[in-house]
Amino acid sequence: MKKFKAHTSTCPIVHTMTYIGGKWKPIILGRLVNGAVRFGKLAVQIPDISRKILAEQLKELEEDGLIIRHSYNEKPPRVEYELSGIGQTVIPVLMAMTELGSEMHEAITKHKRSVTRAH
Amino acid sequence: MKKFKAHTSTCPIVHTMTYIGGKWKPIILGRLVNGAVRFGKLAVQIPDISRKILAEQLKELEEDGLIIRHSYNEKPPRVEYELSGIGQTVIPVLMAMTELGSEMHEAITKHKRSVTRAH
DNA sequence: CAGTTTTAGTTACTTTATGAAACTAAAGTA
DNA sequence: TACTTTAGTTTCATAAAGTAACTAAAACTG
Repeated sequence: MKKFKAHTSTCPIVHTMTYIGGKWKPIILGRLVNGAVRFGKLAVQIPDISRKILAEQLKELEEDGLIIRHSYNEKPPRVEYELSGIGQTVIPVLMAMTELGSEMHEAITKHKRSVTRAH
Repeated sequence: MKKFKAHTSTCPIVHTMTYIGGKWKPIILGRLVNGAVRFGKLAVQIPDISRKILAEQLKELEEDGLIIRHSYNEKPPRVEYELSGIGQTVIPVLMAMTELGSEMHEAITKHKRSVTRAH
């Protein structure tokens, strides 16, 4: 996703999308709501994300200050990610998305069936 | 954005992202909260979106049943888009994003300045 | 009447993002 | 010695988003 020009915009939703608009970011953040999680565990818990994209998105989230990366100097490596203070301000959005998800998925599935039938 | 495999997922946030995860979709929906808006007005109000992408995203939103397209048979054409019932269920997410936006933008700007100074 | 304006798109082409698969380092274990 | 474990990285392929120019058809302008 090409970066928005957040500084030139006055629309708050554009700002939000600038920071959590990546395809996987809300899903990653959602996994961190209950505490720190290791890289490998995120890769397993999030269906269909590739390790490359996971690593990229985590790096962006860290650079924006939404998450904190804890690297323990061990071999094999152990790295944990957790929400920062800024990251926690996103929780209301994540909750709203969580509440919406199943409900909307059902409604849209039904809608599409009816449209198909009406052909 | 490659489509999620919504049907194979049980994570509600994945479902939400399936339908409103497109880069511009929350921004478009946010413009429709206060009533129907014409295509051209959306193009003007949303900074930096191209007409091609706008048209594409509107078509997807319509196919998913989030918005309704009203085409008046006039020349030059007049087309309005408005939120459907399903689309209105997204409003809480849009509100949360709106509340978060400016606040988070400020916090992240400050965060990035402090990181830069600490080099 | 020829030429301009208006609107909601579309078309062809370029640039970014995202994805899949294989690969790496370094210590612990069999 | 060979195998396992972990957090990535690298290379190459595909999909999404962006740019600019173009279209149709009626109404308006001179």
